[in-house]
Amino acid sequence: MPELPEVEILVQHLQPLLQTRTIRAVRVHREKTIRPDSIRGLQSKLVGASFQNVSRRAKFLVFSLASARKQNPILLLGHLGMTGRMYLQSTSSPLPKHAAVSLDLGRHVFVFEDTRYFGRLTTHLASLENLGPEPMSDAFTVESFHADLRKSSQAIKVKLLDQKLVVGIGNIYASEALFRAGISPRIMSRRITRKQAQRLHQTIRDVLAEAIAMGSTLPLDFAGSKKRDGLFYYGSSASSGYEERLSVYDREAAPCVNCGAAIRKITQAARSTYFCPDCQKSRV
DNA sequence: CACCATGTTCCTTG
DNA sequence: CCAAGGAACATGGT
Repeated sequence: MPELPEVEILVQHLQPLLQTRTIRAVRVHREKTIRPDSIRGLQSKLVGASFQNVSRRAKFLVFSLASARKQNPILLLGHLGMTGRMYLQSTSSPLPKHAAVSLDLGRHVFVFEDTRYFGRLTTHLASLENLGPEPMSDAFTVESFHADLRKSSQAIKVKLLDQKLVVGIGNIYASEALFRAGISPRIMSRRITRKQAQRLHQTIRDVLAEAIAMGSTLPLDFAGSKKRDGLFYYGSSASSGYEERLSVYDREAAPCVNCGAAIRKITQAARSTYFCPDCQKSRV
């Protein structure tokens, strides 16, 4: 369920649930998930430690824990990969089929479930190095954004997925931000004009902020075994209201919400891109 | 059976 | 050292 908005919502939900809770036992069901930590190494660090804070950096969850024996807080890094979910459930409930790691908190168990096992939960923090600015931060300026875009020969859609440029954008919101900015996903990054950079800078922020705002209103059930948590941009059928939030992603051949033209789907860097051929011609 | 899927990391090439 | 492209990772849905 990743991309910045989903991770942000998850962090906001987990923070009050985990704060002050003490880890009684660590169960690693899939060793790859904690790499390069070892099972015993992770257990020795976490057992007896208490959650102090949950925050987010890019698409990573950052858990800060206090240990009885250690002075400095322990940092635990989580990433959902493509299919990761994190939630609390009753200790008496059976773990899901693809539970990767579970933390015994007493009455509840913190579960990291991950069908495809692309996610991570580790004390190894190297992944936080070399990340670009947070999109909502002051460090993400139009000037630096434009300057970085001018250094690249990649298509702008592909470049937006580069977490060194700016963090948090994934395959869905890359298409959405470009659509709102009226920029063709195929334009070479270095040919983005100052005006386009300014517009794209704004639509990136808008698209992400709106998704967070909408996710905050959803009745997510992280304590239960719902299917409804997580992917709030994939509205299947039931609770309407958020299917329409996406303008182009996964809407191939559907009419453009602006002009009615058929939305097109193309492949860039082996990933799908959706855009309106009429609204995103990319002249200034 | 074939192809597709919200992401990152590793390897190769230039 | 860096930029860019592609494969790998692993499972399930259509």
